[in-house]
Amino acid sequence: MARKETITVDRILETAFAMTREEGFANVTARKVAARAGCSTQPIFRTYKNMEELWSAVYLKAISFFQDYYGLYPRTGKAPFANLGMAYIAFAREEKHLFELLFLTGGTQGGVELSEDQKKSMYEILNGAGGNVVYEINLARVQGCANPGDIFMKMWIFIHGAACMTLTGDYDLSDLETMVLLEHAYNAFAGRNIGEHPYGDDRDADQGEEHGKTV
Amino acid sequence: MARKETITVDRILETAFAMTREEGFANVTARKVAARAGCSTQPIFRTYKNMEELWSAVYLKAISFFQDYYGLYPRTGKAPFANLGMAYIAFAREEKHLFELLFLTGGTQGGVELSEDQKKSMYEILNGAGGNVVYEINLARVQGCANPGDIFMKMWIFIHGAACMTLTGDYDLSDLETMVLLEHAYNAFAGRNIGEHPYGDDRDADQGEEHGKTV
DNA sequence: CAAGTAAAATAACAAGTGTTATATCATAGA
DNA sequence: TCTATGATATAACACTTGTTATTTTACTTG
Repeated sequence: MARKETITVDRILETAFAMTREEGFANVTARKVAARAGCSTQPIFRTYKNMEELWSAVYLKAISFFQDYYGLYPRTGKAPFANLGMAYIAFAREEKHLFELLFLTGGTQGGVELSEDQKKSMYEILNGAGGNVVYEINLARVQGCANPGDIFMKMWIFIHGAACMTLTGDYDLSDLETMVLLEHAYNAFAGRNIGEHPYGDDRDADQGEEHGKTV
Repeated sequence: MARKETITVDRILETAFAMTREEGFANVTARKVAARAGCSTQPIFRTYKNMEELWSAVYLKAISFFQDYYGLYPRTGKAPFANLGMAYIAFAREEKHLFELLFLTGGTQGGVELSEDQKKSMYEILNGAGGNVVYEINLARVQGCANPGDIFMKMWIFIHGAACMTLTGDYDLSDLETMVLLEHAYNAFAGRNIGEHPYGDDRDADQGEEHGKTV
């Protein structure tokens, strides 16, 4: 009765998502998506009412992509928050554009802006990935922290900081170093010292430039 | 001999910088700057070869703006890194667009991209603000840390994380709370416990959702 | 095979961008 | 006062964006 559909919703969304991963949200324009999908812009506006709907779909796909990524990330760490941190930081390193979209700009990127109810907070996204945040807090409690929520906040600030710094190239530690760093941080926040930071009068440290002005 | 100059370089740069503060780098377009400066686009291209040069000038102005901001920020904290952190986090809260430009995207924002040698790392920017980073590291050493560089890295990750989270609205503590948080973090990393995180079997904490799936 | 119908392609519109050619204007020097 | 000169304004070019009207194409059904 009519011509057969050749360009599907999936194909368009997959294309737009792949472009987001590789080039960032801002490069997902109607013509660029069409060119990469090998069609005109028309099928896009047949399957999506407008570009905003496509962007929204890409954003939602990015969320579930992260949740899968997080769910499948190997759990090799012993300390609470270590696996959470490892996965989050690895995601920032390997999926810079998706990380930026989800956790840095919160759905606002390069002129493209999602509506308020489309955006999700990092906590919503994380908790959607299997309720791990809650689990981490409980694990911290089980392991004897008086205030696991407080530790979670501190650890989360720390983890988020390291992840953000990977984007600008200011954090570039290996997985192993990151794991050690996360364990140190947890132990420090939990009040457990592991002999790594004895305080006394040791002045043999390497960093040695002289004086500055004010604090 | 000729018509008097009415639209100066300063006026254009000031306008573009004000727009960056208020609306972000991506909104600094030739026509928008001209409209706000009350002239046509022509004076812009007389004083700057092209928009890239203007953007570069805005970026440099943002750097020195931050350095002034940092230099003038009141020093009320006692712990090392507390004042650095307070100023940095306050800057992120009060100058979101400038913070984003300088420390999040590193000169890349909304299609506008600065050349590699124009961009500066956060360490360059910070050290330009009076060599305070070096001073902080030395202060940490004086106060008896075996590895002040290591503590600096950890504190910096922590401070940067809190600042980044202010942009997405995930960090919203008061100045006082932030100060306490920074002091706790420093003491934790330095191996000094202050009785805030005793570990034992205390399970009276407030956060209480149940179980998750995996770590 | 012919007809109808929906999908896809083409082309266009309006708005925005950087940039430049042209025209206007105001002022300093003759 | 007139003129030259450089600073502005105007207008246009070429390009990109989202979106839509129109045309072409291919396939299903009678």
